[in-house]
Amino acid sequence: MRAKSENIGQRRTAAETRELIFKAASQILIDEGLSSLTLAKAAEQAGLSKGGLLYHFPNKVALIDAIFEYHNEIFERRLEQLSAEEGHAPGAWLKAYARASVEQITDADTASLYASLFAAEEEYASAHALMRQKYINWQDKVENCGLDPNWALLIRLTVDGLWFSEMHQYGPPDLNQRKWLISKIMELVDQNHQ
Amino acid sequence: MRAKSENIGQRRTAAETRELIFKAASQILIDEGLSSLTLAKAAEQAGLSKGGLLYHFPNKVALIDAIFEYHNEIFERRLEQLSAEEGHAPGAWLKAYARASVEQITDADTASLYASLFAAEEEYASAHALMRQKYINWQDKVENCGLDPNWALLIRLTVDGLWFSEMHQYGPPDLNQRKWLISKIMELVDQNHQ
DNA sequence: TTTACTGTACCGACTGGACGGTAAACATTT
DNA sequence: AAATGTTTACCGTCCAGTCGGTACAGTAAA
Repeated sequence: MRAKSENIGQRRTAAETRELIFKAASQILIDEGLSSLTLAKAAEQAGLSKGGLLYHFPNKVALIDAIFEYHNEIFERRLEQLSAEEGHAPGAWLKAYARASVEQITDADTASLYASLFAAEEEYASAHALMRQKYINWQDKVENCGLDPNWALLIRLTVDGLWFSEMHQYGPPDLNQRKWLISKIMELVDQNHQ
Repeated sequence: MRAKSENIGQRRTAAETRELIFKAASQILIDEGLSSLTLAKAAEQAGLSKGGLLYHFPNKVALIDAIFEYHNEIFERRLEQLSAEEGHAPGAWLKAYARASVEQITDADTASLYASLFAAEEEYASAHALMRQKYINWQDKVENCGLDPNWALLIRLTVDGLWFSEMHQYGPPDLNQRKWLISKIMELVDQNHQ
């Protein structure tokens, strides 16, 4: 007889606090960038002390790694959802990848967050290793989603290029161009079944 | 009567020393990454004192900005050279952009250097502004190189995606895949004249 | 005389992290 | 059900080290 909803003003569970910390740290990355993400500031933003934060994450690398895993899970959940909606036609997975990518990166806060996360990979080797493995897995799905593998790769790289361009605001497409790109990408998927 | 080759053991010009510093700083970025690029270390690697380095660059931001300009110039010079070789056929500029990009990023040291530079943009706003402007200029050339502008943009994003994938080693293509991609990119340029 | 440095001493701000302590929640025994 | 110990979650303080940047006196070639 101790439902979570009854825990008002009570102690939080570790999982709840960790999520608070993820959100706090992410907000700092969005607002101020990687170099402002210190243990003290993350703790303050999450509403606890630095010692309290270090109870949940033994050091900064562990915190960074966990943030990467947290946001990766969010992306992969959305990817699975969109993938399920696309069904099992050839290229369905690649279409879902394109939709999930565009959806995420055209949100300004998410773009800003990811720009910081990508920058963090340069300093945090373990986070970089995680992301490399993710891309290798995605590329494996790309090659085996029912399209000509070369074409599938080309389309994936186009999506990644769009992501890259939106994330850093490197001469990104305007709205009409983006619409054209997305529909052309879908068309290319349909035209290149294996 | 004072050829550069006679300046052995003599004083360097400011331009020569600045180039020494660029090369030293770049080597640190390649070998150890952004967080290891301190003023003291850059000076040491360049074979001068910290005071000497600060004589040429008043602060770290100025140094970082200059490093960006230095490498940008190298890339743009190569781009112009390849562009001249391609001639004036429709899509020539985009072909040169593709060739220059692939050529650079498939060199491991250059890829490592650029990964650090891209990470640095997150912390150094002025460097980021410079790069954004470069991409805007390139996109302008892409849109006006004699191809259908939408297709030209798509092809540019594919090239950028390939760059991104090679730079971070995110499931990059193998040699055969890369060959196919490059020839397909060239083919797409030829097929989409305006 | 100007340019291009060397070398050293220093400061002020900041950072990751170690550490000792504490109170609430939970488990176990009585 | 009361008493007792144990674990979990967290606080507050302190510290050793690093980094960018300043200041300044001196030097040697052009």
